Amino acid sequence: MEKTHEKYTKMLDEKGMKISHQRIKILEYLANNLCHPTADKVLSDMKKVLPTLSKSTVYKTLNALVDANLLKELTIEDNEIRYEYNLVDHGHFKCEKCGNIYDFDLDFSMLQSDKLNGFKINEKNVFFKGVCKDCLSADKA
Amino acid sequence: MEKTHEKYTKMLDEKGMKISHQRIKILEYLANNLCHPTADKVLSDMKKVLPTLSKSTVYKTLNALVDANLLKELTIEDNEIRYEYNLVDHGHFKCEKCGNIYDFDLDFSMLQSDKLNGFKINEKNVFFKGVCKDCLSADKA
DNA sequence: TTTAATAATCGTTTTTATTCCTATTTAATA
DNA sequence: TATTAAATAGGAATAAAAACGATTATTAAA
Repeated sequence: MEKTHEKYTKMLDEKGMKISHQRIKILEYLANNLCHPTADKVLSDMKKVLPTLSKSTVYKTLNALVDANLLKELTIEDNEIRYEYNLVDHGHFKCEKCGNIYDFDLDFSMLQSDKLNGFKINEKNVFFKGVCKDCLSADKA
Repeated sequence: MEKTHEKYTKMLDEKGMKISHQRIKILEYLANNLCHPTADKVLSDMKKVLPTLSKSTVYKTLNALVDANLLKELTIEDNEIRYEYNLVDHGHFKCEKCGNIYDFDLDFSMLQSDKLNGFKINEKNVFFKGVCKDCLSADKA
């Protein structure tokens, strides 16, 4: 196993997951592509590197990595699940024109409500929709 | 047109939408069922009242009502779009055990980030996942 | 009120994302 | 290295949503 893979091998190992070439490569892909790809994009991009990679492996692996807390699932829009490498908490903005998703910082500790007293909160999600700066200035021109 | 329908007729009319029996009934249903139903639940519940109602009409109508800003779409979880009558902004909590969705109050004006300066924000969404009070206490018992 | 134009509805078909199935391959371990 | 347990590949099955086209209902004008 090459040097650059040690990190991902270790991450998988620490979660008690079996090490496989596919899992390492998919995790590496997500770490290097912070563009919130869908399963379909992961598959088509990775086919260039692993031509025999199958649809079912991509779905199973992404789900397994989410369960292991190594990836996060984004459900911003109807029927398109997107994945991202699990970094620090942040919000997401989706541009309704270009479709790009932008990350933004946010203090998640502010997000609370008395109505949820006694509830166990495992996950907080914030996403906005609108039009991004670039599309707005493109409109004016 | 009966009295109770005047309100929904007016709402549709103000948005420039054509008035139809199905649209009035679907809008009324959402106003009276603040349980965040899926399109499928809307269809099966409404078949009792409108037996000939079709799947395609439900989908088209719900989308049209969302576009007209009379309903809001919730995409909390992968492949299940839910709809709610468009009330004041609030957050959503989904219990991972019982599947119930709870509304909670939140000051949405606090949600901002310098990274979004110059962006046009049309919609803010906040949703949490976890375990609700009832399921937690059921566990202990 | 009748008519013409337009839009909505119904029922079906198609699309598309995801899951399921099973033979084969791979990784962990003794 | 042999064993066994799990992961992968490839394709079939599933299900939600969208697209299609014929029919019907709604609107606005004669």
